[in-house]
Amino acid sequence: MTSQPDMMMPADLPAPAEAASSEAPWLAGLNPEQQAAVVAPDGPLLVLAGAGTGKTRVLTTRLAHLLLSGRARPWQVLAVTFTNKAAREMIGRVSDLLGRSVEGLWLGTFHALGARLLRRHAELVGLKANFTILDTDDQLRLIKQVIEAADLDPRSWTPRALLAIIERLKDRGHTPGNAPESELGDFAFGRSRELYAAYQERLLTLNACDFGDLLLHGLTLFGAQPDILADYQRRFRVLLVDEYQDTNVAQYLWLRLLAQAHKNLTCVGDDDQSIYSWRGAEVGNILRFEQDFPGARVVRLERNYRSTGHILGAASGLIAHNRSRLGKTLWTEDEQGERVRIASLWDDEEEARFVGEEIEAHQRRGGNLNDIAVLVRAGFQTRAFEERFINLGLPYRVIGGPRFYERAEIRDAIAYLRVVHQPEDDLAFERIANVPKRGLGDATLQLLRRTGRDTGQSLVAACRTLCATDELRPKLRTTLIQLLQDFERWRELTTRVPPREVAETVLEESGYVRMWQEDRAPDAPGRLENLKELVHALEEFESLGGFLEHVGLVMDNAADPAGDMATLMTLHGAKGLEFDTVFLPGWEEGVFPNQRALDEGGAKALEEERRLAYVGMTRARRQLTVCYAANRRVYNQWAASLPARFIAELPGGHTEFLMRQSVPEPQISGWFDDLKAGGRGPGFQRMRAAGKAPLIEGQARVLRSELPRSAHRLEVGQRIFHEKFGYGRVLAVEGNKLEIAFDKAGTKKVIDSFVAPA
DNA sequence: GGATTGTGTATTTTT
DNA sequence: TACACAATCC
Repeated sequence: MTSQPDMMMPADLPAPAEAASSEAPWLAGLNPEQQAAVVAPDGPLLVLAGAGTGKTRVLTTRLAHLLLSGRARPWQVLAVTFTNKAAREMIGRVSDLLGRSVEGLWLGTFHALGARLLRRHAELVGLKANFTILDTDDQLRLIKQVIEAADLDPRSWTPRALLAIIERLKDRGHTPGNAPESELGDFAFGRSRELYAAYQERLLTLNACDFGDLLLHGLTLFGAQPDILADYQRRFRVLLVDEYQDTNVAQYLWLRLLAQAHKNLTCVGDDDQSIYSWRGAEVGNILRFEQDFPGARVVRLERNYRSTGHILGAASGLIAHNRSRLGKTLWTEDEQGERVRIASLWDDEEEARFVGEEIEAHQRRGGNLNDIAVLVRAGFQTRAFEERFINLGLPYRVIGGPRFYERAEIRDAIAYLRVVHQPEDDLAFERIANVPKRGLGDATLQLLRRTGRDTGQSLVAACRTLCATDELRPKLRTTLIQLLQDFERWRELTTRVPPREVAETVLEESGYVRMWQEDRAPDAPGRLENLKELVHALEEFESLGGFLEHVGLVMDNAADPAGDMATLMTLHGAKGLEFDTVFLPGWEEGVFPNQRALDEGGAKALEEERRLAYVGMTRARRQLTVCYAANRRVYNQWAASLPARFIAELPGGHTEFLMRQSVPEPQISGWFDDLKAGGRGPGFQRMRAAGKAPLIEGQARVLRSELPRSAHRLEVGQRIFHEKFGYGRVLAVEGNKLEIAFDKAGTKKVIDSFVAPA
């Protein structure tokens, strides 16, 4: 590996007019620390920015500043964001600051940038420039093939487990060749390395990459081609990284290589908001920055512009329980505001009812639903809220629900396009070979696979080989030849017409659209709608390749639905966002902190859960409500639950308890005694001193197990209306559950109280 | 090739 | 418990 001499920046740049805001109006309104970060001279810079301290603003302003002051040209900049959304916003903000659109920047997520780089040099790692980016589903299918090919039973050695091992290795920058023994695990009697290698080989044959490869191949490339690395090192005079606390080892190595020449790297992050260790993120990267980049400047942003004093105080008090942190003292000049409310509820239904009521009250006061968020630990928790909100007719949006690109019909359509674009994509080919049915059954596919493996060809090529022989039955042969010709024709089409038209033609001529048109299933019309939406989405793209790249990388949902709606999402999804009013339900041991996380990660995981709680709390500007339920259904069994230990850690001076009188809470009495070393936690002591500790006696009651029956009697065949899914027809009635074929939303099972006769 | 039955697992978070 | 998947039978 080449090592560049340690040197300072050449002095050929004009000394920028630092800090004089009359000459640099974009500095106006920034506090001294923010300004210091924006105008800091070349060299490694770490901006430790607490929640709500204007981190993104500083980063974008620094970028604009560097461009405006002539210290860098757009194409010399590499800027990394955590999500694609953040990338779009950053481009927008920089353009605003510059007063014109910026072009030529390398700006995006690690993966998007990795892909961009890899496309340029694909041949050097054994790929072609049009390689496919696989999603988890494809990966699992491929890994399953690998496991089976190794004569292992995928039931005892699950693809999911092997995928986890491989992803872990890739996150740490390990290829099959250099993965340390200690990190391989004992999968399949120590055959991880061999299986990993086989998987990588299969990927190359398929001309495909998984997410981890986008960076790993880059690292391999840089290692093997010092001249190419040197080119990029010279080119990228400025590197900017957002959310540095969530980078993994591979990303860190990638960055460090690229920053080697100019050592002009700005990283922004907050160790207290590191919440992605399960994806390989290493808090260590940010904690070690000053050792990794000697002479680094460190700027701390500690003035919070977002939250009230009580919210900030409560959040700071909580995070102070973590041991491994750099430590920051956030402060605000904002008013103290309302105390953080802690509400105890009977069960998850009452929790949802409570939040619903609070939101309605907010609405009655003239408040905006867009200012409200309900942030949950895990996706399944949204259900209770959705049901309640539908019942109340309360508009809401769920961020991060099932994704458009994961629907079966969309994946099928995309598989067609993938084969058109990249004939070696066997996974895509297998997906659609017999969809719609064209008599290519299991047996034929087996034959194709065997032929492909024996001759080292892709499935499409194997088809061609087989068609040239007379091994096949005439009918089958005709079918295959027809299919091959179709793909040839469609491929040729891509050179002449825009991608949208290609997609339309492919979907028509392949019979895929007809298949759904003829399908009598009630959700078929909805699927056809989705296909139309897909075709529509293609209009934005100039090439099929561009579209497929987008599909592979941009896993986020279609644009958030517009209008005034409350937001429902996971805590992870809420990173970087803020809302006036925030509800944090489900603060119960096992749910949050999540039991599985604790089982797997122990004390470290507990700290991460606490950081997650901190992230959630600091999303709130004016009002924050934490809730916990005394009872929760686990696998449909009622179980008493304990309030999260985090509740005991909130400083009593910033909180208040809302106890609902209507609800006896037997399990509550003495609950903190079971926690936190017998109730000796400081938070508990303070609460008790303040008379806030909940001490309610009561007796267990028989729990409700059924929803109230609907007032309407509904019968099979009846037309109904559902507040979320619209009009539909009843297919079946089972107790209080209905199966309904919705005109738009497909077939769903819903509770009868949510529907009304149309 | 499709329907039916049985079995095992699931609820963490996402680029 | 409920769903997804695989094996089995028609």
